[in-house]
Amino acid sequence: MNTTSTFPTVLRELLRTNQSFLSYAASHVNKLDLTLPQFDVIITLGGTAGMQYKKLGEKTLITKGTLTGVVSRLEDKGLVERAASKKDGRSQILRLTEAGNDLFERTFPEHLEFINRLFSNYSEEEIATLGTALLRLQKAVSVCRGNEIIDEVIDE
Amino acid sequence: MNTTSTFPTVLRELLRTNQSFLSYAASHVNKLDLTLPQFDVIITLGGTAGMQYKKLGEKTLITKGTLTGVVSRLEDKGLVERAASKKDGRSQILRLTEAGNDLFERTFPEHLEFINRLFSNYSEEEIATLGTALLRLQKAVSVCRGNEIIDEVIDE
DNA sequence: ACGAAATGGTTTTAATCAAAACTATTTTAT
DNA sequence: ATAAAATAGTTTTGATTAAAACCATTTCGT
Repeated sequence: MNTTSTFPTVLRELLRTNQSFLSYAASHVNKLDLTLPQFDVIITLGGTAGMQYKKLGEKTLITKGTLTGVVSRLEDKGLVERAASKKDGRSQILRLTEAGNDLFERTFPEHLEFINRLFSNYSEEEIATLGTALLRLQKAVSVCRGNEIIDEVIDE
Repeated sequence: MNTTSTFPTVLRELLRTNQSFLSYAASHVNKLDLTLPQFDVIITLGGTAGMQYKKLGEKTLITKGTLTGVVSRLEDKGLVERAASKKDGRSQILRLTEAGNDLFERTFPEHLEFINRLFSNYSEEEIATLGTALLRLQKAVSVCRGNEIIDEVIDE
Protein backbone atom coordinates (compact mmCIF):
# COMPACT_ATOMS: atom_id res chain seq x y z
CA MET A 1 0.00 0.00 0.00
CA ASN A 2 1.48 3.28 -1.13
CA THR A 3 1.19 5.46 1.93
CA THR A 4 1.61 8.64 -0.08
CA SER A 5 -1.45 8.00 -2.27
CA THR A 6 -4.67 9.88 -1.76
CA PHE A 7 -7.47 8.63 0.44
CA PRO A 8 -7.69 4.94 -0.28
CA THR A 9 -10.09 4.69 -3.18
CA VAL A 10 -11.53 1.43 -1.99
CA LEU A 11 -12.87 3.12 1.14
CA ARG A 12 -14.36 5.89 -0.96
CA GLU A 13 -16.11 3.12 -2.90
CA LEU A 14 -17.39 1.64 0.35
CA LEU A 15 -19.01 4.97 1.23
CA ARG A 16 -20.43 5.41 -2.28
CA THR A 17 -21.81 1.88 -2.36
CA ASN A 18 -23.40 2.26 1.06
CA GLN A 19 -24.97 5.60 0.16
CA SER A 20 -26.15 4.35 -3.18
CA PHE A 21 -27.74 1.24 -1.72
CA LEU A 22 -29.44 3.18 1.10
CA SER A 23 -30.85 5.63 -1.40
CA TYR A 24 -32.21 2.76 -3.49
CA ALA A 25 -33.76 1.04 -0.45
CA ALA A 26 -35.21 4.33 0.82
CA SER A 27 -36.94 5.01 -2.50
CA HIS A 28 -39.15 1.99 -1.83
CA VAL A 29 -39.63 2.49 1.91
CA ASN A 30 -40.56 6.18 1.48
CA LYS A 31 -43.68 5.00 -0.36
CA LEU A 32 -44.84 3.48 2.95
CA ASP A 33 -44.40 6.87 4.61
CA LEU A 34 -41.56 5.42 6.69
CA THR A 35 -37.87 6.10 6.97
CA LEU A 36 -35.23 3.40 6.65
CA PRO A 37 -34.52 3.19 10.39
CA GLN A 38 -38.27 2.96 11.09
CA PHE A 39 -38.71 0.20 8.53
CA ASP A 40 -35.65 -1.57 9.88
CA VAL A 41 -37.29 -1.69 13.31
CA ILE A 42 -40.49 -3.06 11.78
CA ILE A 43 -38.79 -5.84 9.84
CA THR A 44 -36.67 -6.71 12.87
CA LEU A 45 -39.76 -7.04 15.09
CA GLY A 46 -41.79 -8.72 12.34
CA GLY A 47 -42.37 -12.41 12.86
CA THR A 48 -41.52 -12.21 16.57
CA ALA A 49 -43.69 -12.17 19.68
CA GLY A 50 -41.75 -9.14 20.91
CA MET A 51 -38.19 -8.22 21.63
CA GLN A 52 -36.23 -6.46 24.32
CA TYR A 53 -35.13 -2.93 23.54
CA LYS A 54 -31.48 -3.84 23.96
CA LYS A 55 -31.74 -6.78 21.58
CA LEU A 56 -33.54 -4.59 19.05
CA GLY A 57 -30.67 -2.12 19.21
CA GLU A 58 -28.16 -4.87 18.57
CA LYS A 59 -30.03 -6.26 15.59
CA THR A 60 -30.74 -2.94 13.92
CA LEU A 61 -27.40 -1.15 14.43
CA ILE A 62 -29.29 1.90 15.76
CA THR A 63 -27.56 3.25 18.86
CA LYS A 64 -29.70 3.21 21.98
CA GLY A 65 -29.98 6.99 22.25
CA THR A 66 -31.34 7.18 18.74
CA LEU A 67 -33.54 4.12 19.08
CA THR A 68 -35.70 5.80 21.73
CA GLY A 69 -36.76 8.41 19.19
CA VAL A 70 -37.27 6.01 16.31
CA VAL A 71 -39.48 3.81 18.49
CA SER A 72 -41.45 6.85 19.74
CA ARG A 73 -42.28 7.89 16.21
CA LEU A 74 -43.39 4.35 15.39
CA GLU A 75 -45.60 4.40 18.50
CA ASP A 76 -47.07 7.69 17.30
CA LYS A 77 -47.87 6.00 13.99
CA GLY A 78 -49.55 3.18 15.90
CA LEU A 79 -47.20 0.53 14.53
CA VAL A 80 -45.23 -0.43 17.65
CA GLU A 81 -46.02 -0.72 21.34
CA ARG A 82 -43.95 -1.00 24.50
CA ALA A 83 -44.52 -3.10 27.59
CA ALA A 84 -42.55 -3.18 30.81
CA SER A 85 -40.57 -6.36 31.33
CA LYS A 86 -41.77 -8.55 34.18
CA LYS A 87 -38.28 -9.86 34.82
CA ASP A 88 -36.25 -6.67 34.95
CA GLY A 89 -37.62 -3.34 36.11
CA ARG A 90 -35.23 -1.48 33.83
CA SER A 91 -36.15 -3.40 30.74
CA GLN A 92 -38.89 -3.07 28.10
CA ILE A 93 -40.42 -5.37 25.52
CA LEU A 94 -41.27 -3.96 22.12
CA ARG A 95 -43.68 -5.53 19.68
CA LEU A 96 -45.61 -4.69 16.55
CA THR A 97 -49.24 -3.66 16.97
CA GLU A 98 -51.90 -5.32 14.81
CA ALA A 99 -51.53 -2.48 12.30
CA GLY A 100 -47.76 -2.86 12.44
CA ASN A 101 -48.00 -6.55 11.81
CA ASP A 102 -50.38 -6.04 8.88
CA LEU A 103 -47.96 -3.57 7.33
CA PHE A 104 -45.08 -5.95 7.88
CA GLU A 105 -46.85 -8.91 6.26
CA ARG A 106 -48.06 -6.81 3.35
CA THR A 107 -44.82 -5.01 2.55
CA PHE A 108 -41.88 -7.11 3.63
CA PRO A 109 -42.04 -9.68 0.80
CA GLU A 110 -42.20 -6.95 -1.83
CA HIS A 111 -39.36 -5.08 -0.17
CA LEU A 112 -37.30 -8.26 -0.18
CA GLU A 113 -38.10 -8.66 -3.87
CA PHE A 114 -37.10 -5.03 -4.46
CA ILE A 115 -33.76 -5.58 -2.71
CA ASN A 116 -33.12 -8.96 -4.30
CA ARG A 117 -33.36 -7.44 -7.78
CA LEU A 118 -29.89 -6.10 -7.10
CA PHE A 119 -28.58 -9.64 -7.19
CA SER A 120 -30.54 -10.95 -10.14
CA ASN A 121 -27.38 -11.19 -12.25
CA TYR A 122 -25.07 -12.40 -9.50
CA SER A 123 -23.85 -15.93 -8.98
CA GLU A 124 -23.78 -17.39 -5.46
CA GLU A 125 -20.01 -17.14 -5.60
CA GLU A 126 -20.05 -13.44 -6.41
CA ILE A 127 -22.38 -12.72 -3.50
CA ALA A 128 -20.15 -14.75 -1.23
CA THR A 129 -17.06 -12.87 -2.42
CA LEU A 130 -18.63 -9.53 -1.53
CA GLY A 131 -19.71 -10.80 1.87
CA THR A 132 -16.31 -12.24 2.63
CA ALA A 133 -14.51 -9.08 1.55
CA LEU A 134 -16.76 -6.99 3.81
CA LEU A 135 -16.29 -9.27 6.82
CA ARG A 136 -12.56 -9.14 6.22
CA LEU A 137 -12.57 -5.34 6.43
CA GLN A 138 -14.76 -5.39 9.55
CA LYS A 139 -12.22 -7.66 11.16
CA ALA A 140 -9.38 -5.36 10.13
CA VAL A 141 -11.19 -2.46 11.78
CA SER A 142 -11.69 -4.46 14.96
CA VAL A 143 -8.04 -5.38 15.06
CA CYS A 144 -6.94 -1.78 14.52
CA ARG A 145 -9.41 -0.49 17.12
CA GLY A 146 -8.15 -2.98 19.64
CA ASN A 147 -4.60 -1.83 19.02
CA GLU A 148 -5.63 1.80 19.33
CA ILE A 149 -7.26 1.26 22.70
CA ILE A 150 -4.12 -0.44 23.94
CA ASP A 151 -2.06 2.52 22.66
CA GLU A 152 -4.26 4.92 24.63
CA VAL A 153 -3.92 2.95 27.85
CA ILE A 154 -0.15 2.88 27.50
CA ASP A 155 -0.09 6.65 26.94
CA GLU A 156 -1.81 7.30 30.28
CA MET B 1 -30.95 -16.26 -4.25
CA ASN B 2 -33.58 -17.54 -1.90
CA THR B 3 -36.25 -14.87 -2.01
CA THR B 4 -37.87 -16.10 1.19
CA SER B 5 -34.73 -15.56 3.27
CA THR B 6 -34.46 -12.65 5.65
CA PHE B 7 -32.91 -9.35 4.66
CA PRO B 8 -29.97 -10.26 2.48
CA THR B 9 -27.14 -10.75 4.90
CA VAL B 10 -24.56 -9.35 2.53
CA LEU B 11 -26.29 -5.97 2.60
CA ARG B 12 -26.43 -6.08 6.37
CA GLU B 13 -22.66 -6.63 6.24
CA LEU B 14 -22.31 -3.61 3.93
CA LEU B 15 -24.04 -1.44 6.53
CA ARG B 16 -22.00 -2.90 9.39
CA THR B 17 -18.74 -2.47 7.52
CA ASN B 18 -19.55 1.11 6.60
CA GLN B 19 -20.55 2.00 10.15
CA SER B 20 -17.55 0.27 11.61
CA PHE B 21 -15.12 1.98 9.27
CA LEU B 22 -16.68 5.43 9.84
CA SER B 23 -16.47 4.96 13.57
CA TYR B 24 -12.81 4.03 13.26
CA ALA B 25 -12.03 7.03 11.04
CA ALA B 26 -13.99 9.36 13.32
CA SER B 27 -12.01 8.28 16.35
CA HIS B 28 -8.96 9.88 14.78
CA VAL B 29 -10.63 12.95 13.32
CA ASN B 30 -12.42 13.75 16.60
CA LYS B 31 -9.00 14.44 18.09
CA LEU B 32 -8.73 17.38 15.68
CA ASP B 33 -12.03 18.72 17.01
CA LEU B 34 -13.60 18.07 13.61
CA THR B 35 -16.33 15.82 12.34
CA LEU B 36 -15.86 13.42 9.45
CA PRO B 37 -17.78 15.56 6.94
CA GLN B 38 -15.75 18.61 8.01
CA PHE B 39 -12.49 16.73 7.62
CA ASP B 40 -13.64 15.36 4.30
CA VAL B 41 -14.10 18.93 3.04
CA ILE B 42 -10.63 19.86 4.27
CA ILE B 43 -8.87 16.95 2.61
CA THR B 44 -10.84 17.52 -0.58
CA LEU B 45 -9.77 21.18 -0.71
CA GLY B 46 -6.24 20.41 0.48
CA GLY B 47 -3.63 20.69 -2.21
CA THR B 48 -5.86 22.78 -4.46
CA ALA B 49 -5.98 26.50 -5.19
CA GLY B 50 -9.72 26.44 -4.54
CA MET B 51 -12.75 24.63 -5.81
CA GLN B 52 -16.27 25.43 -6.87
CA TYR B 53 -19.01 24.58 -4.40
CA LYS B 54 -20.68 22.25 -6.85
CA LYS B 55 -17.48 20.34 -7.52
CA LEU B 56 -16.83 20.05 -3.79
CA GLY B 57 -20.27 18.52 -3.37
CA GLU B 58 -19.55 15.97 -6.08
CA LYS B 59 -16.22 14.93 -4.64
CA THR B 60 -17.36 14.67 -1.02
CA LEU B 61 -20.74 12.98 -1.44
CA ILE B 62 -22.31 15.60 0.83
CA THR B 63 -25.59 16.82 -0.64
CA LYS B 64 -25.66 20.52 -1.44
CA GLY B 65 -28.23 21.39 1.21
CA THR B 66 -26.04 19.84 3.87
CA LEU B 67 -22.80 21.20 2.44
CA THR B 68 -23.86 24.80 3.13
CA GLY B 69 -23.91 24.06 6.87
CA VAL B 70 -20.71 22.05 6.91
CA VAL B 71 -18.87 24.85 5.10
CA SER B 72 -20.34 27.48 7.44
CA ARG B 73 -19.04 25.66 10.48
CA LEU B 74 -15.59 25.40 8.87
CA GLU B 75 -15.70 29.13 8.15
CA ASP B 76 -16.57 29.72 11.81
CA LYS B 77 -13.49 27.69 12.74
CA GLY B 78 -11.41 29.84 10.42
CA LEU B 79 -10.38 26.89 8.24
CA VAL B 80 -12.23 27.63 4.99
CA GLU B 81 -13.19 30.79 3.11
CA ARG B 82 -15.57 31.58 0.27
CA ALA B 83 -15.18 33.91 -2.67
CA ALA B 84 -17.68 34.83 -5.33
CA SER B 85 -16.88 33.44 -8.75
CA LYS B 86 -15.91 36.06 -11.33
CA LYS B 87 -17.33 33.95 -14.12
CA ASP B 88 -20.75 33.04 -12.79
CA GLY B 89 -22.78 35.22 -10.43
CA ARG B 90 -24.44 32.16 -8.95
CA SER B 91 -21.22 30.35 -8.22
CA GLN B 92 -18.71 30.41 -5.39
CA ILE B 93 -15.11 29.32 -4.93
CA LEU B 94 -14.09 27.65 -1.70
CA ARG B 95 -10.56 27.36 -0.44
CA LEU B 96 -8.62 26.57 2.71
CA THR B 97 -7.39 29.50 4.78
CA GLU B 98 -3.77 29.57 5.92
CA ALA B 99 -4.82 27.90 9.18
CA GLY B 100 -6.81 25.35 7.20
CA ASN B 101 -3.88 24.58 5.00
CA ASP B 102 -1.57 24.20 8.00
CA LEU B 103 -4.00 21.76 9.58
CA PHE B 104 -4.28 19.83 6.33
CA GLU B 105 -0.52 19.53 5.86
CA ARG B 106 0.03 18.56 9.49
CA THR B 107 -2.74 15.98 9.83
CA PHE B 108 -3.50 14.44 6.46
CA PRO B 109 -0.40 12.23 6.26
CA GLU B 110 -1.04 10.82 9.74
CA HIS B 111 -4.71 10.29 8.92
CA LEU B 112 -3.71 8.44 5.78
CA GLU B 113 -1.37 6.31 7.88
CA PHE B 114 -4.19 5.68 10.36
CA ILE B 115 -6.51 4.53 7.56
CA ASN B 116 -3.86 2.51 5.76
CA ARG B 117 -3.27 0.40 8.85
CA LEU B 118 -6.50 -1.34 7.96
CA PHE B 119 -4.77 -2.79 4.92
CA SER B 120 -1.46 -3.71 6.48
CA ASN B 121 -2.21 -7.41 6.09
CA TYR B 122 -3.93 -7.22 2.73
CA SER B 123 -2.41 -8.14 -0.61
CA GLU B 124 -2.97 -5.89 -3.62
CA GLU B 125 -5.28 -8.56 -4.99
CA GLU B 126 -7.44 -8.61 -1.89
CA ILE B 127 -7.86 -4.84 -1.97
CA ALA B 128 -8.73 -5.03 -5.65
CA THR B 129 -11.30 -7.77 -4.98
CA LEU B 130 -13.08 -5.59 -2.42
CA GLY B 131 -13.05 -2.60 -4.74
CA THR B 132 -14.35 -4.59 -7.65
CA ALA B 133 -17.13 -6.17 -5.59
CA LEU B 134 -18.25 -2.74 -4.37
CA LEU B 135 -18.24 -1.23 -7.85
CA ARG B 136 -20.23 -4.21 -9.06
CA LEU B 137 -22.94 -3.53 -6.47
CA GLN B 138 -23.00 0.20 -7.27
CA LYS B 139 -23.58 -0.71 -10.88
CA ALA B 140 -26.38 -3.09 -9.91
CA VAL B 141 -28.04 -0.28 -7.96
CA SER B 142 -27.74 2.08 -10.93
CA VAL B 143 -29.27 -0.49 -13.24
CA CYS B 144 -32.17 -1.15 -10.85
CA ARG B 145 -32.74 2.59 -10.29
CA GLY B 146 -32.84 3.18 -14.02
CA ASN B 147 -35.44 0.46 -14.40
CA GLU B 148 -37.47 1.87 -11.54
CA ILE B 149 -37.57 5.34 -13.06
CA ILE B 150 -38.75 3.84 -16.33
CA ASP B 151 -41.44 1.92 -14.43
CA GLU B 152 -42.65 5.17 -12.87
CA VAL B 153 -42.86 6.96 -16.20
CA ILE B 154 -44.87 4.12 -17.72
CA ASP B 155 -47.28 4.19 -14.76
CA GLU B 156 -48.15 7.83 -15.40
C1' DA C 1 -26.62 -7.03 54.46
C1' DC C 2 -24.94 -3.25 52.22
C1' DG C 3 -22.22 -0.27 49.25
C1' DA C 4 -20.06 -0.09 44.66
C1' DA C 5 -20.28 -1.04 39.94
C1' DA C 6 -22.74 -2.13 35.99
C1' DT C 7 -26.78 -2.07 33.13
C1' DG C 8 -31.25 -0.54 30.52
C1' DG C 9 -33.29 3.13 28.66
C1' DT C 10 -33.99 8.39 28.45
C1' DT C 11 -32.51 13.02 27.71
C1' DT C 12 -29.44 16.36 25.97
C1' DT C 13 -26.40 18.07 22.58
C1' DA C 14 -24.33 19.47 18.18
C1' DA C 15 -24.03 17.93 13.77
C1' DT C 16 -25.59 15.71 9.78
C1' DC C 17 -28.79 13.74 6.37
C1' DA C 18 -31.59 14.42 2.36
C1' DA C 19 -35.34 16.18 -0.03
C1' DA C 20 -38.19 20.03 -1.34
C1' DA C 21 -38.93 24.81 -1.98
C1' DC C 22 -36.86 29.07 -2.71
C1' DT C 23 -34.01 33.13 -4.80
C1' DA C 24 -30.81 34.93 -8.00
C1' DT C 25 -28.37 34.16 -12.13
C1' DT C 26 -27.29 31.96 -16.48
C1' DT C 27 -28.53 29.44 -20.53
C1' DT C 28 -31.72 28.01 -23.98
C1' DA C 29 -35.57 28.47 -27.11
C1' DT C 30 -38.41 31.29 -29.89
C1' DA D 1 -34.73 40.81 -27.69
C1' DT D 2 -37.34 38.39 -24.52
C1' DA D 3 -39.53 34.68 -22.04
C1' DA D 4 -38.94 30.00 -20.42
C1' DA D 5 -36.08 26.59 -18.50
C1' DA D 6 -32.18 25.26 -16.05
C1' DT D 7 -28.64 25.90 -12.64
C1' DA D 8 -25.94 27.29 -8.14
C1' DG D 9 -26.45 27.75 -3.67
C1' DT D 10 -29.56 28.75 0.52
C1' DT D 11 -33.27 27.85 3.56
C1' DT D 12 -36.62 24.93 5.57
C1' DT D 13 -38.13 20.65 7.31
C1' DG D 14 -38.37 16.34 9.85
C1' DA D 15 -35.53 12.68 10.98
C1' DT D 16 -31.34 10.59 12.31
C1' DT D 17 -26.60 10.13 14.12
C1' DA D 18 -23.75 9.27 18.01
C1' DA D 19 -21.75 10.35 22.23
C1' DA D 20 -22.15 11.87 26.94
C1' DA D 21 -24.72 12.54 31.07
C1' DC D 22 -28.47 11.11 33.67
C1' DC D 23 -31.85 8.21 36.55
C1' DA D 24 -33.67 3.89 38.14
C1' DT D 25 -32.77 -0.82 38.72
C1' DT D 26 -29.98 -4.98 38.95
C1' DT D 27 -25.74 -7.39 39.81
C1' DC D 28 -21.42 -7.91 42.00
C1' DG D 29 -17.99 -7.66 45.68
C1' DT D 30 -16.96 -7.49 50.47
